[in-house]
Amino acid sequence: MPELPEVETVIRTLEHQLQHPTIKEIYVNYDKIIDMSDKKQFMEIIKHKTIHNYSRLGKYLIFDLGDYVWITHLRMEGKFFVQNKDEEYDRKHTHIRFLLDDGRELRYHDTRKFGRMYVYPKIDNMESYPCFMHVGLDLFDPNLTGTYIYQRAHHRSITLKQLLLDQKTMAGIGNIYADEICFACQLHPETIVSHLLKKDYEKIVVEARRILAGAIKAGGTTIRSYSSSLGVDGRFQLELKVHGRKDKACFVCGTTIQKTFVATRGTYFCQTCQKRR
DNA sequence: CCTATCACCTGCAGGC
DNA sequence: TGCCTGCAGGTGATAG
Repeated sequence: MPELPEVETVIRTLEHQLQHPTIKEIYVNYDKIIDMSDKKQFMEIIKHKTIHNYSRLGKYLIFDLGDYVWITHLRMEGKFFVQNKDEEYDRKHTHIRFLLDDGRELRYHDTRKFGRMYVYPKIDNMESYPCFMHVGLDLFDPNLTGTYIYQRAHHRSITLKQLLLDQKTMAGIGNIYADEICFACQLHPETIVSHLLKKDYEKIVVEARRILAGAIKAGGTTIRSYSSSLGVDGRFQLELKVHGRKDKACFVCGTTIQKTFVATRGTYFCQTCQKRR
């Protein structure tokens, strides 16, 4: 599912639905999701903890457990469901369940099993958690500016699309929004970033924030008909300008939208509106 | 240091 | 219908 807007929607929805439950028990059916050498330790630490606060960094969900933090990345298809503990569920794809003190369960569902969870003793500077080793500033972090990205990127020999997907440069953008950002900036996704000007970088930040903020407002993007998780079906797919529109007419100029692969990722663009630098 | 490629998993759509 | 291939909103490890 998730890029930044979907993760933001999930964390807000979970906070609204769960508030501040205490986890009474944890049931693990597939333990590779727990990305730690000692899975038992993860379970022991989580048990009896209360979720005090909900937040996010890039595409990571962060649950504040007081003296510990529990971090989850949904990767491609991870979903959380909140259901009464007696309610039936998909046993084939539900890998971890958290029994709560209010009689409900928080259930982690993940068809492809790519998602990952971590738990760490809480520290002040979040960026020091091992799972954030390759994660930089969140797209909405005020310290992230055009100048900041320019300094980090202008000497590199990668394409714009690759830069947008690089979580160490800007955390939160994924394949769908990367295409939308390139379109909004009127830049070809294969533009080499060293050819971009400082003002291009400024525009990239502005457009990226504008598009992702709009997507958050719409509750995220839901494409491909996966079963929806509670409250997590968005409406932003109605506003996508290029992604998924192969062979359709560009909304701006009518040119047929092209699909190619950039660094193995399906990439959509308008060859008329989007120019290489 | 850098970039490219593979590996991790499963389900589904499309072609034959 | 059944089989095979390619593709999917991600990222870490490894190879060059």
